Amino acid sequence: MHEALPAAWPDLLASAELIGDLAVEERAALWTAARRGAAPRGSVLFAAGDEARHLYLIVSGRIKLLRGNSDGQEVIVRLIGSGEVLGGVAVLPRSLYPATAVALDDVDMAIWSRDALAPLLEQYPRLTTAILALVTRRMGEVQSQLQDVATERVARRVARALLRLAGQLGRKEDGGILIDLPLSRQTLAELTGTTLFTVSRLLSGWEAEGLVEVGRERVVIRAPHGLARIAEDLP
Amino acid sequence: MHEALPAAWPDLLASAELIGDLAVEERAALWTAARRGAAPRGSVLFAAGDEARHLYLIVSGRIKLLRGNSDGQEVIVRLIGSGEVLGGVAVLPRSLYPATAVALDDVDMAIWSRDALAPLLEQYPRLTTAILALVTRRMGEVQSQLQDVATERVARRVARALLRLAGQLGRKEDGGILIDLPLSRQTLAELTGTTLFTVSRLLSGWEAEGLVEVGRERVVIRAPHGLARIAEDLP
DNA sequence: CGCTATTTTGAGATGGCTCAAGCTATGTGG
DNA sequence: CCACATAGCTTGAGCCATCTCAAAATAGCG
Repeated sequence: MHEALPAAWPDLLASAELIGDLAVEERAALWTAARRGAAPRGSVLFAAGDEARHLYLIVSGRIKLLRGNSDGQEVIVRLIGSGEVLGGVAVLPRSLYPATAVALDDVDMAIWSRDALAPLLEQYPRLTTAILALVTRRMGEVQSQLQDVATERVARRVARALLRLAGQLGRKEDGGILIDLPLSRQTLAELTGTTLFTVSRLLSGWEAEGLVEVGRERVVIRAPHGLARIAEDLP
Repeated sequence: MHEALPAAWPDLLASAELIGDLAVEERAALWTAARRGAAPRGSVLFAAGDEARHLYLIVSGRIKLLRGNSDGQEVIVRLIGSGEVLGGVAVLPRSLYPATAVALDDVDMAIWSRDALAPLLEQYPRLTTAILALVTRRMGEVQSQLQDVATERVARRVARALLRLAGQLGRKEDGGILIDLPLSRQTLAELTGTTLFTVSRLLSGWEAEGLVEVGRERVVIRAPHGLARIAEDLP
């Protein structure tokens, strides 16, 4: 059942989240236990409430982690790019995924089943600590988002989201930072707790001011400083 | 420097969060490493951004965990009652508290310094797993709150908060469930991302309908089912 | 009994939502 | 290669849930 990892991956991922901090031996053990996986654009890796059986490390492609409420509205908890880990809960026995993961792109990834992981966690306790560090960092991020949605107005939330995304998934382009991901108005709205209409209006305004350049599922930040002025309490 | 724990505590806390799942030996080791602490109403246990040096287990009293933004607005991330653990980040070296902890009551607690904890974590790897489970559960809760604030209207958020608090800190009273904590309109507002005025109006309305009974820093739920009707999509 | 913190209530303003209509890329099948 | 279908986006108009600010009532505390 184990499909070997491409030989190139270990190099690519030596700097990845979670793995980067481990000792050589621990890394090697991880690579041995991993299998390779792929998911086409739009596919669901797992749904909220599913039993958490797998831990994922994204090699290429983007994923959105979201929660939907009873009447169909969705909130994106996090966007995940290459080098990031997904499904940390899976190291705990009998745990459930708290959110749904959907591929925004075609995705390549390394996958560990809980069964493959369990003996490693026994043998290398630092693995558990590394995952705890991961979950803890994310906790801070989610708290931060909660704070934003609860206390800031929409313009500021959207500006912050764009800057955050630029840092996480941004790519330098001629005269700006491209947010390298199919980012629709709807997605941005779900990320910031507003509607696609409001996002559209904001972006149009900012484009007129020369802060950003927008297109279909595409945002380029032209003046990060100007956006930061909206995002924070600056003059 | 170690102030012994009162002899009665180990019994009290055998069922506490985190400790309840451990083996007898592990618990004993924990008790030995703990010291006792107290904090008066209103005091700050730690502030957001402080280096995380201590792990707390609340024995009696309540605590609010909050984050404040630049212009003084605050969001309560979680309310914590007896038997609950606070400051799980402290098991990670060089970590910072992501939120501020303030005592709402006079508080009694068991405290572990990181230094005291470190050797235990080495010796009993299951401790780390237990803390990971803790942080993971909380992650789900915070995500849930984020989802609420981002997608639901205020009435529903407040109703849900009341029901959640009733479950977590509720005490049966004659003809209702008292939320056993000094719960001002302001606190409820910070918990749900709204203003004290809106909370006041909602509670007045619900009192008129016989759903709750309110007083100064006090809420008693008279008709949980009625509140649940507001909190969920029911007839 | 007076001081202070909490709460209530009113009146008015408004940010953001809803809904409707039209527009524009993008891709597709004839 | 064109024309049509589709998904994404923009814009306008109106509304309303919630916030803001002001003032007064209430409750606990020293």
